[in-house]
Amino acid sequence: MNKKVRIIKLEDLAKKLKVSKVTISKALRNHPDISPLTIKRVKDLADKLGYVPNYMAKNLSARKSNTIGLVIPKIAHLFFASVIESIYDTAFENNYETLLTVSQEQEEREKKHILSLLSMRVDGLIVSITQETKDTTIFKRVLQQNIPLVFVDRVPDLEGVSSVTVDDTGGSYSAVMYAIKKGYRKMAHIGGYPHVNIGRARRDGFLQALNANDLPINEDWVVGGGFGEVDGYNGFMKIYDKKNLPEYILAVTYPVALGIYNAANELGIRIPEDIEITCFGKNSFNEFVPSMFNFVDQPAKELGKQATNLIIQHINDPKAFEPKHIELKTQLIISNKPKSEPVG
Amino acid sequence: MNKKVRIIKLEDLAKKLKVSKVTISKALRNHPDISPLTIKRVKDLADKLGYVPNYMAKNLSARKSNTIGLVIPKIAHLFFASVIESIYDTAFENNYETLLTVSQEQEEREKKHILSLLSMRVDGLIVSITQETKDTTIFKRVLQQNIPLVFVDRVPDLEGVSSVTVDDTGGSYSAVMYAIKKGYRKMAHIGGYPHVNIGRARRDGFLQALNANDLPINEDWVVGGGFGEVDGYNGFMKIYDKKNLPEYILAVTYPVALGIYNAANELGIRIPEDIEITCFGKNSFNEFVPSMFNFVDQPAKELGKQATNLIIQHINDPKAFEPKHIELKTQLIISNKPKSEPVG
DNA sequence: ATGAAAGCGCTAACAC
DNA sequence: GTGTTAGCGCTTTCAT
Repeated sequence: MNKKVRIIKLEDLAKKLKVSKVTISKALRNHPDISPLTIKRVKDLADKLGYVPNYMAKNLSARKSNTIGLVIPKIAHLFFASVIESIYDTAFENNYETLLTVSQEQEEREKKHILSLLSMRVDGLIVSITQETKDTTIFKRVLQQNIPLVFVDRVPDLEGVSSVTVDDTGGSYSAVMYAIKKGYRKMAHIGGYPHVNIGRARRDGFLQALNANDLPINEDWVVGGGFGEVDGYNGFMKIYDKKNLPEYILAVTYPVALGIYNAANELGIRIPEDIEITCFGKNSFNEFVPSMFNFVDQPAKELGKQATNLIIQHINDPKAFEPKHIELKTQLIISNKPKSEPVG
Repeated sequence: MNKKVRIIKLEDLAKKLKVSKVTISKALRNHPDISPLTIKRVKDLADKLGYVPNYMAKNLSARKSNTIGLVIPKIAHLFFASVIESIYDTAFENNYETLLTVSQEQEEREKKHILSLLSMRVDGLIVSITQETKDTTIFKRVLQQNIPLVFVDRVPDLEGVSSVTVDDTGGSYSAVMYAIKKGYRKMAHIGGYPHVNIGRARRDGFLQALNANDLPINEDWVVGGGFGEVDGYNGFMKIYDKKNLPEYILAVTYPVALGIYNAANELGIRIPEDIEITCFGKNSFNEFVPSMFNFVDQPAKELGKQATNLIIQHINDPKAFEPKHIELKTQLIISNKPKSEPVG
């Protein structure tokens, strides 16, 4: 039917031009060994035949892939989507390919992806751990293999690795201080496990702010859990069951805040009139778009950029490896809140 | 300092066990040639030493990568993020790796990424074109190389390729019909170029609905453009300059709607009181969360899933290749709108 | 049941 | 300036 289309390789070009593979290979890379005329002839032919080099072969030979591996818990999530986009852009600018994998908040899947990326011989690994991740042996193994490793935003309990995070404790602290100044007294915190840095740190900031104001800590109002919508929903229901509602909730992530909103909505509790919510994350787009929550804004783009720069630094300079911690500031964003009209 | 850590390969295992590489290779793949005892011994050692196969070598040898390449215009964008997540999940379930690239709405970058993916020898390619893409030669080249190709959501003008899209025309039509029934008469459409299917089709549906109701078409109110926030902003400003405002705007995407919102906000025009906006896309999370816009909801997860299934089908069955077009229905979602309180 | 040899497509080292 | 040789790590015949 249609003419048999083989994929062109170096050898094909070599035969047509009656030179050796090596000449072709060098010519395509503008190697100074080769005369400009030959280079031009080779490139023209390559173009004409639609030659595309085989990365598998190239990388196998080079024993390096020029590639950064990424393991992220979620994509459909504005914060992570922005981090990822920024990593892609920064990597692209530096001529690195990015291999993204998505763990869907599952430790098992995270492990699998890391092994995959290792077997693809990525030059470095950027990871944001799942909400479940407790076991760090897989990361130790990465380090043992001398693959540079940088954690972004979510970091496990592990010595000797680099990380780029935000000032979670400070962010929580400022948000709660602001709320207290506004007159709130009955403060709650929902979401986060102690084995993931952001859960621990955000709760710490929350508690510190209460302490600094001599406010009592109501254990019923400090609810741990995951980082997803369902965790916010369940967390709020748990508080609701105690028949004693707070006036203010600090949610550990945006999805958690949404879950809280949904639960409140079902119960006929108005947000923000009855309970004000602040969460970590990114407002959908800008502060003029009405949002029900205030935000501890995380500089997602900057996180991605710094993480990428750091990993590239480590890749280029494996001898001088020295774990580095970069901590970025957050910013409290007071939203232009809509009046809520609960759906009934 | 720390002990020199070489990456373990087949040969290392072979030496330790005093068998050949081949035995190891087969054992790791549970090849029936190998005795259960040997298999167990090999696997135990591999585990102990942390052996990770080299995909480069494996794939080079297999002349296939078990990988699906993805070229998407944007990530930090709920619709695309959802499509991507769904593609990842579906591919994962089918034991395919996904290689994501992001064109950032730039035709040049799209071309580069496609070449990259070709050189990585992906088994198939899923593409959603940029707003700029006019030249289709690169796609023809992909087809010539017999690499299965499926477009998702955004499709170029090109014969003989598979696609998974939504019923854009119908979606526009229903949205506008609904608005007309509600009493709106002065209708505008912002965004979209005619060379990308979704721009063309959405505008067509808009125009058809006006025609069906014998409403005049005001050329000033049909503004073309890209799919980004800036395009919505500029589009609205263009309309504003004519000193004749519509009552209703159909925005070609969610970012365009946001741009319109921002422009209106700057001008002191209230959304949705003065102008109602409907856009294509995904509401941030669910219909109970207040949103300023109504949505022609695109089934992002389903799009991703179908596209992935289709490409896998094509990969498994290259002989029987026959372009296939899948069109999914949209759904008009009326949001629980907040009262606007322009910031100013 | 196990292994030796050849080859996947490319590049680096070293001739000529 | 160009070519020869060897090898990257794995898999696939084909012997044994």
